[in-house]
Amino acid sequence: MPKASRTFENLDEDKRKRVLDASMEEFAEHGFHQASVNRIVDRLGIAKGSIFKYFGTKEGLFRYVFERGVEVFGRRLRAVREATADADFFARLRAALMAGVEFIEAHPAVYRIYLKMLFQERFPLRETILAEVRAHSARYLTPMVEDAMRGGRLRPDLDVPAAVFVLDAVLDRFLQARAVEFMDAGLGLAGTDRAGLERAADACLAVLRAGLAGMGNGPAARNESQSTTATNAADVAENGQDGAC
Amino acid sequence: MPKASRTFENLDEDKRKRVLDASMEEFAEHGFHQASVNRIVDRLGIAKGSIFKYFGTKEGLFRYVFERGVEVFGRRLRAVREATADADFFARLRAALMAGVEFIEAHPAVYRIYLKMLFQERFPLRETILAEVRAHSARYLTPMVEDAMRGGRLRPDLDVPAAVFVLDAVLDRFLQARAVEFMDAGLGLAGTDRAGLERAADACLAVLRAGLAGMGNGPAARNESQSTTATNAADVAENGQDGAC
DNA sequence: ACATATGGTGACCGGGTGGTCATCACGATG
DNA sequence: CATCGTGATGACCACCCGGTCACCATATGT
Repeated sequence: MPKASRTFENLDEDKRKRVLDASMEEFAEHGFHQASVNRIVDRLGIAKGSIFKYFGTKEGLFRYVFERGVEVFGRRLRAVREATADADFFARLRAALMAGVEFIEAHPAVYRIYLKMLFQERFPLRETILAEVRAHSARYLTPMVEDAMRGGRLRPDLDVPAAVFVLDAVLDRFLQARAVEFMDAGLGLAGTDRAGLERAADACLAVLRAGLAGMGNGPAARNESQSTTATNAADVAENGQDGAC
Repeated sequence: MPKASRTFENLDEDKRKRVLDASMEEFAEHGFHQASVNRIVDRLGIAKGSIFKYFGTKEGLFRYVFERGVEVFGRRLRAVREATADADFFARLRAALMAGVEFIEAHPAVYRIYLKMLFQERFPLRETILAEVRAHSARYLTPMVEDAMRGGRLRPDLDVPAAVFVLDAVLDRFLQARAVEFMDAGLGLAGTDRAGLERAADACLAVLRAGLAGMGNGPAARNESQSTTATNAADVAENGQDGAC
């Protein structure tokens, strides 16, 4: 068991940021086991001993670095939820989705680490983090769906857990396809610009709204989540937390 | 550059199978880099030199082992597609989904390796395999959707690429949730039995069919993919390839 | 001028890795 | 019996890893 001195907190902010950024990048690129403390210190130009003075262990370094990222992400999503509390259901979905896109653009390393953790057993904090994310997702989507059903915006006979599962699957995959070109099943999400992303998001949300077989799509297609409501919600989401991102 | 003798092909089948199974399990558990040839040969009780005589490289071993798995999977899916060629659209989806579930149950190691490869850069064959899978998925779903639209079973104004994306997302996630408990967003897919899986699949397909907001769901809800058609299609899928699986 | 404290350093350690190769065991052939 | 070919073997190699620790640089207090 190595000593866990708290020396890192006393460092000046420039150096702290440099260390965190380099470590984050290394973990994002190589996962946990394949990441190398030697490479991190080489890239930083500091001695290996320093890292172990700061964090005690490679795992300690990872915990510190990653928890930072999760903290930032949580702050952002909470802001979006609050800001769109009284908007239309699909507008809220759209806002959450675009907030996710923006977060990935701002902090690609955090998201890449998250993706690696999903399917890589033996990752420190795996159980903790993933259970947290799952709970967060359920607590985020389920009340939104239930509210919208009470408000008559969704069909009253909707199977809520199944609907939440489908929503979660599509939203998640949308972000994954943006980040990992291979997850793209035909839409060009990985390479497109913001406008293309928004068009694709609208198309997917339209499918979710009216279904594949749903007939009589007159009203469903007309008040699609576009221009007014949706853009407004996305804008509102954008200024939620500027300092942090 | 190590020699690539073809000694492995001359071995008797028992030993070949033992070697392939042990290697597959090691890669499934540890991914590629973290997998250890030492552990494989220890578990097998053979000398390390033998493995390198057979496959030349750790990467050569992986290629051989994984391509075997992909081959089996492809055979299975093609059989299902043929067997359900003239069934209802959602019944075909259901059959493909349940065939995926069965494959994962029969060959969990192959699927675990595939999941690891998705988000782990620097995996041998990553580009090749994933591009193959993506192309396969697009070629599988898109014609099914287009046929169903021509036949009037899906709304005529459906955005095909978006619909395929949504379908791909939900089907994939369904299998992932079955395999990786954390991907479960509320349905209990990871721990349930076959009947529970089928119920969940029907619920998700119902959401996909009628959408979240689709009103006038009389006909959509009534001829849901249940009992008759769906079960029939799944049965048909089951006896597609017995010898291979 | 000296003592103290604090952060920084990098050679070093034990261990595990992918990969090599001289050697062996053994059956078939002359 | 001798020769040959083929597969099996495991000690060995160079390399990299996470982690340690005795030592150094500097600034401050007295």
